[in-house]
Parts: sequence; structure tokens; C-alpha cells
Amino acid sequence: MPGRLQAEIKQNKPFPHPTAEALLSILRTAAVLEHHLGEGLKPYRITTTQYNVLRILRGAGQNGMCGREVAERLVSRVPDVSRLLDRMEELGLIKRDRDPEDRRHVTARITEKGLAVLEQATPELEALVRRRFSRLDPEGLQRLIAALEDVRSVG
Amino acid sequence: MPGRLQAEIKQNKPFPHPTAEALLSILRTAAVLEHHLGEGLKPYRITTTQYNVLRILRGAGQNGMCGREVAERLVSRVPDVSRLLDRMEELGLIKRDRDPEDRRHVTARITEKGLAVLEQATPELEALVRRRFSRLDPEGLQRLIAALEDVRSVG
DNA sequence: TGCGAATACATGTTATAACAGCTATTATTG
DNA sequence: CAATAATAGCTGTTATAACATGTATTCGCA
Repeated sequence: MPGRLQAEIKQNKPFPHPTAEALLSILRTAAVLEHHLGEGLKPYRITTTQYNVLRILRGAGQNGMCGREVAERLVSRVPDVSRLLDRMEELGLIKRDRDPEDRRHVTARITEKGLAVLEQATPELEALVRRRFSRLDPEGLQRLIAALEDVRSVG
Repeated sequence: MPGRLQAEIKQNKPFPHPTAEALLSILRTAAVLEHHLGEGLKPYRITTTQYNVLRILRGAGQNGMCGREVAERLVSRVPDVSRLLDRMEELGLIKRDRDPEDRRHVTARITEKGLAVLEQATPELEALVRRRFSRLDPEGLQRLIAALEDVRSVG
């Protein structure tokens, strides 16, 4: 019997190697999740990356964080944090001030509006995520997390 | 001890729920893989999506495939296959002809050049992938594939 | 102290993704 | 058979990603 991923992407030949199937599984699952999260965030007019930034800046509190630090904490590498933050400032989600201590740094902080968006969006997003993973029991989750960690740590 | 993913994205608070960690694991692992594959394909001046299209069209053989069919088989949804194929045709990787049977269809086929690129790039790409998954034994791979399948199939 | 390296960010440019709307062709159905 | 719907693809537009380069500021060290 052909695998289900093969049916999903309408492939009729078997995978040449299990690693190829694992690779496509990860990429496809991520695409599906990304798309679903994006749909969940649409009412708030923000992207998943912007949501991520909001969470990072909320974590930083009133100290805020400079662009480079934000970039380091993002899930997927973004080589253009300046304009990402530009857009978010334009939307009123964050504000930025040049650090008087080191005038190269620009400290970004989350605004009240940003916090409000975060607080509104998070519950349904978390529900969506829990639902997504509902077929995995705690051990299954931990095994999944560990396996992916193994994949990333090979470098 | 804080998890390794937390260290990777410099997060200092624990994850609120294991599903949140699993989510980020998938997204981050996919980003890392995507980036690595992209690097591996750079010498050939094609993107991972284009590589994917080449494999799909090679699978279709001389019958070729229309744009909609290609779109269905792509790992991540691309709502703009026309221009994706435009670019690939411009690079000489594929050619397109309007189907005389049904003049709405445009049948795309891989060219010799496309085949050559595929044959050149594939071995090192597969090596890269096998290396990535080298820490997982066959059972671990199958469990990973099954877990991700569970995540996708919740809909 | 002064000058090159390093850092943090900004900007310019190109390519691609995402979304909506349009056109040509074929299928459907009353 | 005509009218309408459905299908496949194209085009226009905006937003964002990716990459390279430029600029201001600070650091390090002779």
C-alpha cells in the first residue's frame, strides 16, 4: 500500500529512501502548520513572523531588545529585521528608540496595542496547536521533539 | 535544565505546553533543512521549489503535466505556478506547449538541461539528507514519519 | 590618541510569494 | 443549441524575502 504522504502529494512511485520521506514529511508538515497559523492570525492582520516578534518583545519587557537580538530569537532566519520592525512600528505594534548608551543600537519595545493583539490572538492559536497535536500522547510528543532535535543537531 | 531548542532560539522561559515546543521544533527544523537544501542547490542556480518541480516533471516523463497537476504535487502550496514555470522555462529547464486536445491546458515537460541539472544535483543532495537523518535508526525514522502524519491528518 | 576593525542598522535592488481579478476554452444543462 | 458554469492559466499589484552594499557608531590596539 502506498503511504499517505504519497497520496497527499499525488506521488505514485515509492520513496527511494526513508530519509527522503522523512524530509518531505517535515517540510510538508511545517508548510501545513505555517498556513494554518497564518489563517488563524489573519483577523489580526499580522503574519506568523510578526506574531513571533511580539512574543519575543513581550518576553523582553520594558528593557526591550535590539534588532540583532530579536533576529537571533526568531524561529526562522530573517535577514531583514530592520524593515520587519519598520512595518510593525507602522502598524503601532512596537516602538523603537535609539539607545543613548550605544547609539548604534535601536531598542524595540512592544506597545499596548501589540500586547492587546497578542492577548487576543494567543488563546485561539494555542487551541489550534493543541488540536493539531491531539493525536500524540505525551511520550509521542517527546519522541517527536527529540527526533527533530537530532535532525537539527547534526549541523 | 533548559531544553536545547530554548538555547537555540535564546529563549529563557520554559515552554508553556509541550505542544508549543513541538510546533516550534517542526517549524525550526523545516527552516534549517530548507536553508541547507537551498545552499546545496546554489551552485545550480535553482531553488528548492524549482528542484521539486524538476523531480515532478521527470516523474511525468514525455507525457508531461499541466500546471494544475504540478501545483497539486508540490510539497508546499504555490499559488502562482504560471510564473514559477515561466522562470523555469526562461532558464531552459522545462518547456511548455499548449495541449491541442484541450486548449486550456499547457503541458510542461522537463528538458535535457533540466534532466542534467537534476542528475548533477541529486546525489549530493541525497547525501546531505542522509547525513541529516543519520542519528535516527530505521524505527526512529518511521516513528517520526508517523507522528508528522498524525499532525497533518487532524485537518 | 588616532586609525582600522567590528558592530548595528539602514538602504537599494531583485526575486519571489500571496492575493485578486481577468481571459480563453471547454463542459453542463435547461 | 444557447446560456451559464467550471476549468486552466495569465496578469496586475502589493508585500515580503534574500542578498549585497552603505553608513554611523563604538571598540581595540599600536
